[in-house]
Amino acid sequence: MPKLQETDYATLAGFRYELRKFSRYSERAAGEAGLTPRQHQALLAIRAGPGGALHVGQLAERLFLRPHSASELVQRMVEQDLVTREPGTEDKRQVTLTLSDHGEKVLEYLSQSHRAELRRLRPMLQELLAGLG
Amino acid sequence: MPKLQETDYATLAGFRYELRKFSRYSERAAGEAGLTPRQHQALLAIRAGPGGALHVGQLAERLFLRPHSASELVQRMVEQDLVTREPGTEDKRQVTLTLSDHGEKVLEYLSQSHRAELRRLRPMLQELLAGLG
DNA sequence: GGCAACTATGTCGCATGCCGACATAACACA
DNA sequence: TGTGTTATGTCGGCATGCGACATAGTTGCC
Repeated sequence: MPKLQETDYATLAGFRYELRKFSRYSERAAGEAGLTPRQHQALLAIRAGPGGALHVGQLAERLFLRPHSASELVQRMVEQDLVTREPGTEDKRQVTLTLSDHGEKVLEYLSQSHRAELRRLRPMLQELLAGLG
Repeated sequence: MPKLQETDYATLAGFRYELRKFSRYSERAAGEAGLTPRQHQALLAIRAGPGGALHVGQLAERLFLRPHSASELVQRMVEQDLVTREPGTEDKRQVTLTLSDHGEKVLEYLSQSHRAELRRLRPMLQELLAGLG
């Protein structure tokens, strides 16, 4: 691998900083909407799944969690009326997850604000990505 | 705010997925190098600071941590010979952090691999950023 | 100079969320 | 039908950041 210059450290550090800034924004926004960061990401992943649904295992894959951790996450979300759990019809082991009306509304709001925030961060992120050589 | 289309959810979900993929790569790489993810990010932030140094409070700012949490993080890093703590000369309350030789070597290796990984992810990230409208 | 308010860092106990190990139900296939 | 595998769920443990508090050093104002 080619050696690193000072600017490389600056670029990498800057990129991580922007990512943390985004995470921080996202966590605050989720919190104000009554969600944990993971719950928000789970809602988004499920909503973006085929037909707006995902199995527990698929959610785990998308979030890079162990299936049983996703199961715990889902449990907390069901208790807060964010998603509904429906036993699979073909394979009865699988559980299909869908957003509740409440989850749908919260996600819509959060998605709008996140899109706006990402547009704000975009120029800096693009510049840093370009600076990777 | 303008309404969201299906593609907006897909773009947002895709972007978060790529970020998680990067985080996952980074956490694994840090772990293999004997660091926690936070320790890696701290090394990078300190190294990219003016003169390759940062105060505890400055580190906290860069990592979006409370000062006392940064202090704990630094404590663990000192115990692992990743950074050195030097009492400030002007303001004796401040503690200046610098990478140890070991920390410097580990960070150099991690930075090279991270730059390569980010270059791999870059096309997808750029596409998703552009897709935000 | 000396005291009060403030700043920078550090200590301690707690909450959160993930994981490993284990459990259970359903499926596959011989 | 028996055995191995898959999908999900339960439980205890662990790491890390935070709030509350503590301490040393600094600043300003009289």
